[in-house]
Amino acid sequence: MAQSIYTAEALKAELNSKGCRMTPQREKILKAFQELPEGEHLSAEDLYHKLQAQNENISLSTIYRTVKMMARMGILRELELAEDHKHYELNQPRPHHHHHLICVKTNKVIEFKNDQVLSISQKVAEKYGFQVLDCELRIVGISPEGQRSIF
Amino acid sequence: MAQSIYTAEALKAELNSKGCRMTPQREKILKAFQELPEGEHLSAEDLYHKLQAQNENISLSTIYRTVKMMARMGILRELELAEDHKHYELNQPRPHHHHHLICVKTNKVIEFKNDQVLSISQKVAEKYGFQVLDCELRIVGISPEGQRSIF
DNA sequence: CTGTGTGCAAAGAATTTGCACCAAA
DNA sequence: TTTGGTGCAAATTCTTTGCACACAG
Repeated sequence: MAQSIYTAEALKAELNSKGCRMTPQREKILKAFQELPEGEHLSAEDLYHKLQAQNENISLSTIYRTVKMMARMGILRELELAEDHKHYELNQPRPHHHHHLICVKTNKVIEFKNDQVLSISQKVAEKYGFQVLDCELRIVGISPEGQRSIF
Repeated sequence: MAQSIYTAEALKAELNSKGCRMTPQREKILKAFQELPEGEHLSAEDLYHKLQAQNENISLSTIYRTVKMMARMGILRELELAEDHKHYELNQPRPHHHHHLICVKTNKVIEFKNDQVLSISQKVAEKYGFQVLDCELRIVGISPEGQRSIF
């Protein structure tokens, strides 16, 4: 099952099985996400700077290529929050998925968890023969602060 | 309640109450979405071409400005499907919200409905004092076809 | 009239791509 | 040695913005 591959060795094996290669860059990117506290997520740019701060010079192009690849492998989950760029985080095994409550006016984002959502997703995916990599309930609305503003 | 404003008159009233104005462009954009079959959605570009085809020349800028505004008013829902641009559709009253099952490999999108998701959303939003405009369960995974492809 | 909305063209931001060189397997 | 990966810079794509003119209230 793809979503529990977290060691560098396992990543290498997974890559090789697809005719792809392990590289220092890929290993460091994986490590960066593993070191991230639960609930945090990075944009490509964030990751780039985080690595720079650790004296790891990996180009932005490689980062974009790698995170997209890892998302397709089910290692990372790709989040679309209110901003206009994607964020990534490790795709946790089933019980840790979390969801988002987003304000259209203030762009405020609240995270929450919910087990029912997970089982619903599982059931729906099964019906269509899909293998679930990720599920996310996005509730879009207006926060208390937003309700006060005219526009 | 914002989400049931569908007539041009109601839109006008809603706009005026906020110091905004009704325009032919806004009316035509609303109409375009109303004519859309249930379950279909348009990108800004799609909408632009659809209007062109009806000999309605509305600029892309106006379209972008208008759909974003209508989404913030709760008239349209903004969808982030697998592609890298947003799609819009009329925001149906509660029981019609639908959700998406998306394949990361083939970009195939399947729509489905689920009442439980709706009540979960309502409950969560209430807890944080949010007014719900829209909710969407996004299940990301690999379709049967995708499972066959190497990458 | 007053100020909001529109169209145009230009600017921006995020992401992707072509290509020469580098390095896993 | 072969083929996939990386870095760089340029190109794309989607979206936003400044400004002059048009028009709704």
